[in-house]
Amino acid sequence: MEKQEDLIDFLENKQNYIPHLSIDCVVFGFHNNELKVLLLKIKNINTWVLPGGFVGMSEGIDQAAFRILKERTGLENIYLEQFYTFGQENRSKENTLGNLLGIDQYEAYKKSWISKRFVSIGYYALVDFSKVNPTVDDLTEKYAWFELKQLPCLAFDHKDIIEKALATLRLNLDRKLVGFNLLPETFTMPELQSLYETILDVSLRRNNFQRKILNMDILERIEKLYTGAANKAPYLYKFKPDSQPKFDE
Amino acid sequence: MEKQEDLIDFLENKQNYIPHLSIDCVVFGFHNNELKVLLLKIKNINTWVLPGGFVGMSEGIDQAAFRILKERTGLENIYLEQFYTFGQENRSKENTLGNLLGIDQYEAYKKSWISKRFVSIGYYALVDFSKVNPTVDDLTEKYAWFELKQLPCLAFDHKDIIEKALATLRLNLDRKLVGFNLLPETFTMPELQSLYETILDVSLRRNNFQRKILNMDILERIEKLYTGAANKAPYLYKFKPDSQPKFDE
DNA sequence: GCAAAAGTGTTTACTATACACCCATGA
DNA sequence: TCATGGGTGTATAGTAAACACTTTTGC
Repeated sequence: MEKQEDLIDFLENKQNYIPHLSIDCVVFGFHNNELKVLLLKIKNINTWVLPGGFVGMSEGIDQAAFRILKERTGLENIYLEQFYTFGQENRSKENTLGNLLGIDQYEAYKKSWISKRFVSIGYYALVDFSKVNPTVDDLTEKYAWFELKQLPCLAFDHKDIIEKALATLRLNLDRKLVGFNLLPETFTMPELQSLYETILDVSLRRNNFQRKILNMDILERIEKLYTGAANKAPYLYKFKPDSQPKFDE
Repeated sequence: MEKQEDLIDFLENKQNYIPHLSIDCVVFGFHNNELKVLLLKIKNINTWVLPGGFVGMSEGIDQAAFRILKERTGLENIYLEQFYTFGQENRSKENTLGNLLGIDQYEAYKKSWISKRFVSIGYYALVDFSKVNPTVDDLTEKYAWFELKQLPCLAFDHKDIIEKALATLRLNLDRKLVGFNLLPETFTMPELQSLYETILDVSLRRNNFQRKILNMDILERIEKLYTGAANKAPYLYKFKPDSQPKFDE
């Protein structure tokens, strides 16, 4: 949304979105041994939201999620998975968008589809932190990464959504090997271990972790990575090109 | 829906449901060592559907799912869990309700909210087979239990929904101990084992299975069950009153 | 040579599986 | 007393955790 007319078109649902249905994306990134989530700040007020959007009338929900993520964060070709749908009756009653924007007394808003109750489909995305460069739009002012234990003031039930996304991520970490999507193409074993330790919030043994991962037979060892530190240089690894993990469902 | 006027009200969305959004329930039951799913037959045509419905404008989706299940099958107080939301653009294009009912050429239908594209939230229910006594409504003619490997002709993408529900059930069988919801209040160990074997489609060892389950420390052994068969009578078990399984999420 | 961090090997404990046996029941 | 199916105990294999040690790197 670039201009004011676009906002009016949006309020009148000219683009023809499915009413009462939204999509929210929990974008996880890993940086400085911390698991972070990408949030957007609403203009003028101290409230943050998940990057979200709506489903076009002739658009599949998965496609909508990909489009929304691209529009609102510039991200493309990333790991994205639906994890839960949030539909409590009062989930957006307290903090409607109009309330947050201070426009809920205007007739145009009150009549608009956007002021109504919404059911939201949750997706979580795993991205290589170093490749992210989000953009902002008319409603939002800036973006930022937040550590999961230090979330800011969030709108609607977005805190619940983040927590459910994290629970799903934990469950899928081993089962679907999704964790690798949070790392660059090549990475060291200590990096991977730190990722696991952060997500699962446990500490693991170096040797046992390495054996476990290598026994999966999905990694290829490349050259060493010389960091300049006064210690042994760790090996770099990358995914074996032919080894797409096989899911039994 | 009892009368014709109700059908018209329904087509005009007088009850004010959220448009484009539906709920489908996959009801699992266990009988004769077979895992079965409850389906409803549409009047006059050889097509079956999952018990489903819509979400009231001021109703949470979980409440809606419970209400729908009660309305369409008479079932109450049962285990019900959301597992996935289905929103492919063409999921109900081929076999719209109007098409199936042969009313899609009527203006009243074409203008109706019901003829449009729908996103459907999937729930699965686990019921004690012996306690089920579904009722039918205006649109449906009868109900029946189907073995999962012998499903009839299904409308929309309901076959996909059933398969995804089964995959979720398998994942949750051990993790959330949901399987017990498919059995009566008291049951024998061979019965429970048969349930596991059927759902997971594997064969397990009697002794090891018994040890595994009893080690969970969630069952209480009651008296023996004399069946009249020429063999040792199995013990009956029931859930320990205080032992609600603890989920780590 | 030393500290720091990575890598490797070995032992131990635990758990899941396989095997063998015993018990109750009704014909 | 025999066949049938249920219950229990024990050995074995396989895996995960713990412990100990070696290697590499820059100062």
